[in-house]
Amino acid sequence: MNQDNKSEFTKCMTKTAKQLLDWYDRNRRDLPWRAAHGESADPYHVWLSEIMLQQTTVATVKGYFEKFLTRWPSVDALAAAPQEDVLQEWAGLGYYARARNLHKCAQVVVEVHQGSFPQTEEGLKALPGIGDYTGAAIAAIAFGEPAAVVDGNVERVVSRLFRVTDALPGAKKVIKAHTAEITPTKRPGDFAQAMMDLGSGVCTPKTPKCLLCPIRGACAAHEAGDMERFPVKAPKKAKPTRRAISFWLEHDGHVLLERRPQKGLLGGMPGLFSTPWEERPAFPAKEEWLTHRPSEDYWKPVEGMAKHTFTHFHLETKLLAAKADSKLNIENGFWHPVADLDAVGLPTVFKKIAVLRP
DNA sequence: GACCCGTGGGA
DNA sequence: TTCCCAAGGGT
Repeated sequence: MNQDNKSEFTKCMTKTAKQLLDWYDRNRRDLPWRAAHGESADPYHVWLSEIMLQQTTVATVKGYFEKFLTRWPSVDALAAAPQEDVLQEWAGLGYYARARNLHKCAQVVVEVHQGSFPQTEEGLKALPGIGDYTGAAIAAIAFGEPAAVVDGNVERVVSRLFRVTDALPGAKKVIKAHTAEITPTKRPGDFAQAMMDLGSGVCTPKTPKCLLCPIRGACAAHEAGDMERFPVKAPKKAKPTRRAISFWLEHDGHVLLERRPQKGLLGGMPGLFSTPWEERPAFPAKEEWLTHRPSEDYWKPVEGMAKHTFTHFHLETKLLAAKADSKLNIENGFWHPVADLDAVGLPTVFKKIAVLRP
C-alpha cells in the first residue's frame, strides 16, 4: 500500500468512526454507570461496572451495580469491607474470582495508589481482575485514552468489517490491530461503547440487522453477503456430566453449611456439604456416600434431583437429609438459620439443591 | 495456548 | 431440549 492509498484508507476509517459516533449519539442508552453526554465518567463506577459486565449481560448487572454502589459508595469503602460481605453481595452473579479480585483491587488502589485508579491501560492492567479488555475499556471510557477496546461484540463487528478469516481465539491479535486502526483519538470512550452497542443490538451473531447499521458501507462481509460466517471460531468440546449427593443436616432451625476453599470452583463461597463432584454414569451408592457424610445421623433420601450447568460440565445432584442431635463443630462448617437462608448468599447451584429439602 | 471459572436468557 | 452466548481474567 503506497502513501496515497494509506492516507485514503485512514480518511475512510475516520469517516467510519464518525458515522458510528453519530449513530451512538442518536441511539445512546441510559445506563446507571454511563455518564451523561459530555460529562466525564467516575472511574470507580466505570471499573465496578466493567468487572461486573465481564461475561455477564447488562440486564443482570444493573441490579447488582446499584446494590454495590449504595452499600459501598467509594473505592475506599469497598476496600474497607470484609471479603465475606463482598462475596455475599456478589452471590448469584457467577465467576466468583471476579469478586475476590474486585476486593483485592480496591485494596491495592487505596493502599498503593492513594485511592486513585491508574489512568493508563498498562497501569490498569497491572491490577487484579483487570486484563486486556477491561484495562483498555477503563482507560478509554474513564480517562479518554485512545485504547483499542475489544470484547466479544467488537470481535464480531471487526471480524465482519475486515472479513477476518482466521479463527478465534488465535485471531485476537489481528482483530485488536484492526480495532486500533479505526479507533479515533477523539471520544475513544464513546467509540468503544458505540462498537459494543452496535454489536449487541445490530451486528448480532445471527441475522444481523445490516439495514440499520451506520457503517455497513465499510463492511467487507456485508459487501460479500456472508456476515454470519464471522467471527470464525474453533470448535468446542462437549460437556461431561458429573454426579454427586449433597447433605442437608438440620438442628433447631439451623442448617449445616460449608465455607469452600478460596481457590477453585465457587471459591470462598458458602455451600452444602456433598460427595466430590465427579464425572460418572450413576450417583454414588450408599457405601460411597457414607464416607463423605458430615455426621453419623440417620440419612434419608429426598425426592427429586437438581441439575445445573457450569462453564465446562453439567452437574446432577440428589439430596440426603438428617436431623442432628446438636450443633456439632465441623471443619469449615457453620450453622445458619434456615429461615434466613437467602441472606447467606448461596451460589445458584446450591439454591437449586436446597429447594429439594424436606 | 489450553484449561478453569457461573449464570440466565434467547433461539 | 439443547445449544449458544454475554462489556473476560487467571493460571
